[in-house]
Amino acid sequence: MHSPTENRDTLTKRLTDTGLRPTPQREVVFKVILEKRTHPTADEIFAMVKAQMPTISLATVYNCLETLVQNGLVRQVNFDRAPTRYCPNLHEHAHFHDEVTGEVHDIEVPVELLSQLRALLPAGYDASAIELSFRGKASPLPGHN
Amino acid sequence: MHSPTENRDTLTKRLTDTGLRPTPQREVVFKVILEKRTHPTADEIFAMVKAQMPTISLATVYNCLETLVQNGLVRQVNFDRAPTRYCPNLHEHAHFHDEVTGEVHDIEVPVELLSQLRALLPAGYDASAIELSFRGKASPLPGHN
DNA sequence: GTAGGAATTGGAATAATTCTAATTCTTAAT
DNA sequence: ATTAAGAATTAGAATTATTCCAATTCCTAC
Ligand SMILES: [Mn+2]
Ligand SMILES: [Mn+2]
Ligand SMILES: [Zn+2]
Ligand SMILES: [Zn+2]
Repeated sequence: MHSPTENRDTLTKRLTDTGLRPTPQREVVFKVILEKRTHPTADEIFAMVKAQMPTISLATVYNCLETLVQNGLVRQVNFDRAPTRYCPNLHEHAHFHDEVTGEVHDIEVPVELLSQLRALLPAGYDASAIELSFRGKASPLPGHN
Repeated sequence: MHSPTENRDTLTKRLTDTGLRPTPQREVVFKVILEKRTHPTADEIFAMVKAQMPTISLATVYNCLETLVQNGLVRQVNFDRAPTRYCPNLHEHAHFHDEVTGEVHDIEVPVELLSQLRALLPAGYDASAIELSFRGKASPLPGHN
């Protein structure tokens, strides 16, 4: 388990290690994404962050998100025509978008399968990113709740 | 090969077979998507359609597209934060988005592989759609142009 | 301590899409 | 043929997510 302090230090360290200035705004945005692992949208993040830092602006949230994404600390996840969501899981993984609840779940993808996907591409095609997403409903299993 | 007339009749038939009124607007929108297999956006479609039918409105293009998509005559394709594109290829397939040229290419996916993808989902997860897309660059092969 | 660049801020601007309410078309019955 | 009723089209306004802008504030290296 990480203490809150330890956690915050780790977080600060991840920013500085990446060559980013650990501004309070970046830290709180990053923290919120790491804590709520629910793939929040920019303005969900804005709302949560504002509770801790009432002076922060939405523009700054967008700026921080862009920085975090560009530096590989956070992943950006897009669904059909919906607002962009942000994910702290850096493993290559897929997403399941529950069309009933709106929830987004991470789906692990074996590297083995990823290379099979890459192999679909004709010669000369070089993919820098693969995006795999499922949409549907996740029924609770009978006997589980 | 299909003559233009034959083509137009087929197209009309596909609309009526689906239970849709074959309005001139729907026909021309559909025709444009079938001809230009380049995954055009709504306003690229609007521009092309307008040449043949100068009075059509953008709202109608959007309405037609929605109808065609809902009735399974055309597929909708979304990339990162870019405008929605439309694809007449009804086979389940993936897309390669060339980040240099902006072009979009269809990638065929064996059903076998699709079921492996489905198998990634935990029990109780039922996917009504799977989206797979690649982003990267497609270098022309040496010796080919 | 200061200068210079980096980051933040509020508000305006943009871009894609959807909504609204009025008009025009089609269709199917009379 | 006429007509009523519903369907589709239209122009323009509205919405939403995101980006841009210019001014201010903040840090950091000297
Ligand atoms: Mn939101
Ligand atoms: Mn466009
Ligand atoms: Zn995720
Ligand atoms: Zn396609």
